[in-house]
Amino acid sequence: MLKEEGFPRPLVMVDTALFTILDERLCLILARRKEPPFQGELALPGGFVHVQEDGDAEDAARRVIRDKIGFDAPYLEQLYTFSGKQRDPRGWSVSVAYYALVPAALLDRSRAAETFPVDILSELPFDHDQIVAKAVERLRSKATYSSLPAFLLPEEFTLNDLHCIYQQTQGAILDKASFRHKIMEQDIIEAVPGRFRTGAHRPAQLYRLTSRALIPFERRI
Amino acid sequence: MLKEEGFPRPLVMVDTALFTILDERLCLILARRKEPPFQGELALPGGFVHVQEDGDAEDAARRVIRDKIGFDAPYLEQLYTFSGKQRDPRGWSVSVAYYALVPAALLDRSRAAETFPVDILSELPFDHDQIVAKAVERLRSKATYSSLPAFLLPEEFTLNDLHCIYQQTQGAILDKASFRHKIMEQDIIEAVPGRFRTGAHRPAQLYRLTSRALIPFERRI
DNA sequence: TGAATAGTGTCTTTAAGACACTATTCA
DNA sequence: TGAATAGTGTCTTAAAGACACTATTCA
Repeated sequence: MLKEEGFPRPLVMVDTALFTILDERLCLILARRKEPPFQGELALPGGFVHVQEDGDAEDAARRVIRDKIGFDAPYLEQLYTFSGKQRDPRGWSVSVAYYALVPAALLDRSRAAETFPVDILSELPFDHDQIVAKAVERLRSKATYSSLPAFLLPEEFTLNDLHCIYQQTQGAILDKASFRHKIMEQDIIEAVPGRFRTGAHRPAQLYRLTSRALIPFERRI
Repeated sequence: MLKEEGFPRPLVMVDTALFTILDERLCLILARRKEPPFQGELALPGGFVHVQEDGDAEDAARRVIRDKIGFDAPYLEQLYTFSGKQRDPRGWSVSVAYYALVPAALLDRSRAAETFPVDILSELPFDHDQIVAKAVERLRSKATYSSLPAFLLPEEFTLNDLHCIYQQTQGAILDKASFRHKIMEQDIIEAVPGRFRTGAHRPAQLYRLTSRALIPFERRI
């Protein structure tokens, strides 16, 4: 037996920050904990890595997300790894944190009770406040130079929808005309021919993403 | 006993990408492995987390770096976490990877044999090629909008030194005048009064960082 | 017609990049 | 003086931001 394998091993888990937009506000989907510690309290969805079942930590995150919302998130990315003696009362632990973007349209209404605006989140157990802070920071940062926020929208959306979601994720007002110019230059979306959203006003052209992958921009939006 | 704690636990380790500049080239410091697997081969310095000794994974990385170069790196940051069944023959493992910047002036000459330009790195064991690729990408990216490359320089340096190191880390030619204008606007460095580097030409003003922390810029360098 | 949202043209300000210039030392 | 590196001024181009304008629908 190798010497190193004799070392005591930390606990290894994943935690996920699931973003969605509800009523034009950036929200996180939380889960009520079924087991101790912190049984019954709201926390980020998470769980231990299952070495038999999961090929890697991202697989574990996908499994946790499927269990929580019933389908895969259109965008998933590793956020940061939190570790140490103190963060979990069960012992020295490593949590590989992920964040994901989930279009609200895909969530059935029963989930509404489990979403909370990020700006009014109460104190979460473990170091989940820290994870949330880092996830929001990453989302806001990537929103300024990539197509990331578009993954919060359903397949077809208007330029106004996109404008709103960029403002939500960046937490800033963006000039409508400049936003449209810049988005159209990036070639991340294309008009869906003949599809419009109608209302008591001029119909709005519907668009869709040109790629399922995240596209980074040369310049800021 | 809690149900979850009965799960088999993965191996937990840290690996470090230690950047330095040698002969105006971006290099990595590698270590020859003392134990199997891959005993005797060159790899990124790394090791298992010691739950008794290390407060968290970053502590473990610092310990590994001190063992390797004899002092703490002026800049250390978590890079990404690599995990899975396949990456290590000893079993399902999690490696929290870090990257650090080390001024060549601090390394004694005996280390020179262990540094390799990043662009000619041969195939490394485990998934270390992947770690290196990600570390280089992160370094290049942060070099375009932060004071990061300055951590590769000794305490006092000329504007030309800084210009060179930004070009090395970004892998691009930057206009000298524009670079100087932009750097001076960022307030990341200050002239050291009365200190100049002399040679067979006009003496160059020596500068130092105004802060030991990384400073992100509003715009690109 | 007016309210409501969709969508465009263009001007001003600011930053980025290129490039030519001056400065100071030593041999 | 000329080679070598240090350091600056300024012009051109391109991007960012502001804002006013036109367009199309329904009530």
